[in-house]
Amino acid sequence: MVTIKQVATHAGVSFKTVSRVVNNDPTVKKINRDKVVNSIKELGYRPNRAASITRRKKSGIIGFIADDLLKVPYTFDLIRGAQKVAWEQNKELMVLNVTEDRYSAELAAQHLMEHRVEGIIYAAMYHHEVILPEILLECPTVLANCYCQNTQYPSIVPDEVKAGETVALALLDAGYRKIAFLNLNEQIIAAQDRKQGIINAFILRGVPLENLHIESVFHGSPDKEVSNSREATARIAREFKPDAIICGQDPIAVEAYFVLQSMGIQVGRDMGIASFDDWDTIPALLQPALSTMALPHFDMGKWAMEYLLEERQDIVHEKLPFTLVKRGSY
Amino acid sequence: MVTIKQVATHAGVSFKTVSRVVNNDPTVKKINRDKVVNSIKELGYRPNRAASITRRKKSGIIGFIADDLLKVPYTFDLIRGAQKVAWEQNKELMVLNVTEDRYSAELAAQHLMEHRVEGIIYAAMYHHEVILPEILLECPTVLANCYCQNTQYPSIVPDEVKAGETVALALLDAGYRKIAFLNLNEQIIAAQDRKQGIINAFILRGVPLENLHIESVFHGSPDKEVSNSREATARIAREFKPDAIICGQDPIAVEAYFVLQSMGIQVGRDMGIASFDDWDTIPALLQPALSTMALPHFDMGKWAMEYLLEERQDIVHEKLPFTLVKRGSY
DNA sequence: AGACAAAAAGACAACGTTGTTTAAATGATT
DNA sequence: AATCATTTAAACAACGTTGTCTTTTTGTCT
Repeated sequence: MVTIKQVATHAGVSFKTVSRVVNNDPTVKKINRDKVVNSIKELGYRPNRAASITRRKKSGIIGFIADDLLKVPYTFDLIRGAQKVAWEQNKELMVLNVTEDRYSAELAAQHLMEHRVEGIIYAAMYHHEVILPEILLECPTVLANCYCQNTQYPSIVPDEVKAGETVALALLDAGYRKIAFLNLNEQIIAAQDRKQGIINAFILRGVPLENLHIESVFHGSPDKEVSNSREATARIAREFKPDAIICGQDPIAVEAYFVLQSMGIQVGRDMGIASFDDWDTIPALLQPALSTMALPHFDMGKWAMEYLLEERQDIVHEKLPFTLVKRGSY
Repeated sequence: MVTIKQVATHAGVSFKTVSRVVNNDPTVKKINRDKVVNSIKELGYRPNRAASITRRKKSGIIGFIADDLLKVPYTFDLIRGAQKVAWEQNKELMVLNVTEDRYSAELAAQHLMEHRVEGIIYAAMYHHEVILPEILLECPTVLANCYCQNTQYPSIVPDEVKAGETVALALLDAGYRKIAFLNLNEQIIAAQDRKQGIINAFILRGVPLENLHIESVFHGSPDKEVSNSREATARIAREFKPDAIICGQDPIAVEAYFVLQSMGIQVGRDMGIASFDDWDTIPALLQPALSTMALPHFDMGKWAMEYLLEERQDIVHEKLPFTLVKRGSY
């Protein structure tokens, strides 16, 4: 690899002058700058980041630990958001993917710190509590899409309560009056909070809570094909007879569509449907397309990176709003 | 940050001895090793990778350029596969996400080369041709899930022909005799090759090609909600009357399920369905669960990384087989 | 105990940069 | 033309490691 000194020799200047050109130091005369620029091009010189970091004692790298992020598609926007901000400020992102066990997160953090990252974003696949290796306290760390018992970490999570409220208000204000909510497992914080938000909406609009039916369903994953969301949808449609259903997750909505179709109930006309997530291609796959509350992943990624780059010291626990994506299903 | 010399002072040895301990040099007496290990722990010393890389002139980092990878969920297995192999060999992965325009890929490559990566994996979201910045030729580069007119790059792609053959043979051998193939846009290499594979299967089994109906459908994306796959499915079911349908992509299968259900045709009993991709949660979402040809993303990631780490010089263009995931839909 | 080989640890330079100090070139002012 | 201030470039040290060479320590054999 060609070094700064070789460029200097080639250009007939001192190697320090080359360094100045590379770093856009204005105190280089045009004639010398041109010589250097030419030599750089001719020799194909590329600065050595490792050497630069060594000397500067600043890496310009932000670490991103992705806690098994990869399984759920849209979560990836977390990385996209963080990368955008980093890029704009000439910082680099070092993404490490770890599985859920704690050991691996610690190893990842170690790696990152050996690279002298200037901060770490720890992002989770879904909004939940995490247990973090203590090593992370040694470096500015932000939690994204998760929270920790140890409240010393600033965190950014989706505003689940408000999301529940928003979607329920939207339905109520669209004239729906009897709503069923096929919630996720209520051990999940998202499920608890969204439920609360939906209840809030009913209270806000003065609609009696008898008009709201909430039920947790369990739902098929790629591994186990069991799910009771179809059964629940059918039973609720038959017995509770809602005029709208809110699904805790877009995949649940897919199953609801199947069940309702089989019962001769047409989504959008006979039954409003709304959901949470804006999961990849799913909403557009359905007819009518699914109205859903889009998770603010991109914004959370941005927020986390901005927090780090501003070198904030305050420990805050922020929430970001979902976006209601209105399509044809209600 | 604490340095190797501070550890040395603390432990009462020369800094070179600390370096030896850190690098597991066996020529350090146990008593000194213990002293050093203790001091490292006590002071919280962490080796400085940048300095190490500077001196060693070896980064141990492999670059991964993800060509807009993030939009399709399961593609992420490419990174997972690559990371697994890298991890096992004590290498690190530096992942950069780029959008499709060429400029950005060049910038990404530049960044990586400033970090003196030992190789680059350029991976695409879906199997297609890419145009690469020339700078990539300066560094060992492997293409994954894509290919390039410039055949100087080794590449690893899915074996589309064989996948078509496999799924068609599976259906034929399961007794299906009249098959429709809802193909993707035939400008896509995957569509062309899979079609060929399916035809091969019919020839292999001596089933007349009149029993095979192939048609390209266009298909809804999250942006535009148009799709003709529903119309095509209905028409074909009515007119061609196949006993099985192969879908070019799992999302198409979802739409086929809807249409067939509305026609009173039960998947798995009245009509076999198979598909390509094994797209995230989709297959398990359907009832019966969708049998599909899983793309070898993980294996491609592994292959690409292994190719780089073996420092192979031969330029090969390999194909990896899909995996038939048999569920209940045929 | 003395000689010698082997093991262990130290001294010092080097990696490719950037920060700091010093020197040279340039230009303005008298 | 001499003086001085300012701009520009060079010299040199430093960053935190590892490679190489040298010295010291240890252990074995006579």
